[in-house]
Amino acid sequence: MFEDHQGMAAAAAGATTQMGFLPFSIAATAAPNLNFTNNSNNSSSSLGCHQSLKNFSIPPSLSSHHHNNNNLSGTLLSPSSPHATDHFGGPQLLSLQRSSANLWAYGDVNECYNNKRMVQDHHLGVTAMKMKKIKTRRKVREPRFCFKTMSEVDVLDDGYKWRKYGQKVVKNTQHPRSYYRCTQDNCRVKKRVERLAEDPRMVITTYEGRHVHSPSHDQEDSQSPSQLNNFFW
DNA sequence: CGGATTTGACCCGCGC
DNA sequence: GCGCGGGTCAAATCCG
Repeated sequence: MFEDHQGMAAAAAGATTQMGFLPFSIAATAAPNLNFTNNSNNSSSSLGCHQSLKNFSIPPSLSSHHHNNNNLSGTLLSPSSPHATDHFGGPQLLSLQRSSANLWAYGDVNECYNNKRMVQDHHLGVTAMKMKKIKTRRKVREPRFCFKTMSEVDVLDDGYKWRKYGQKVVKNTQHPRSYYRCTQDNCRVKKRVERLAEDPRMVITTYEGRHVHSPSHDQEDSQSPSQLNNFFW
């Protein structure tokens, strides 16, 4: 199902294999009456899909009993430079292109993780340290996708189940940033949620990674495929 | 009681 | 090399 979304998004955008993806179910992510508009003159560098993205609506599909539906609006931001949104020089329109900035030359994530754990388990023992040095660390940062919404609640219901694993006060901001991880086994998708310093009504949500499962709809089982299709312009 | 959240400590990349 | 700051861990705590 999710792979279909990627394919549909790719098709809609006319993108190439360099294409990024939407790391969550669009239908499950959209809030009712949530309109994404391009309020930036920023000439994001990538695909010809921008025209399509400039002004679209997302079908009613989220359970959003928390939300003030009338006040929901959002802007898609660049997945490759979420920090551009952090500092608010003007949000970038969503780019579906996987940026080179998303690739870290440090090796496999699992290797890094295992090495780290090994080091800790051995109390920085010699073996672990050696292994850490020996292995070429190539880490690939998962593609990111972030967007801004006006919402009273920090965590938008996107159809997936998340567990909070950290919170951090980011420098020069008065609102803490929260870190969430998908609760599904073997799914390493993460998201960060923070409020805009300049406008606390706005929530910046950054997704990182790719779900390996479908959303767990507790209340939205009645979602129809037609709603899905509506999203893709 | 088990799962979720909180929060201080720790890790690590990056800039100087 | 060092310090800063973002990201993560994990023990403690909360809560249903």
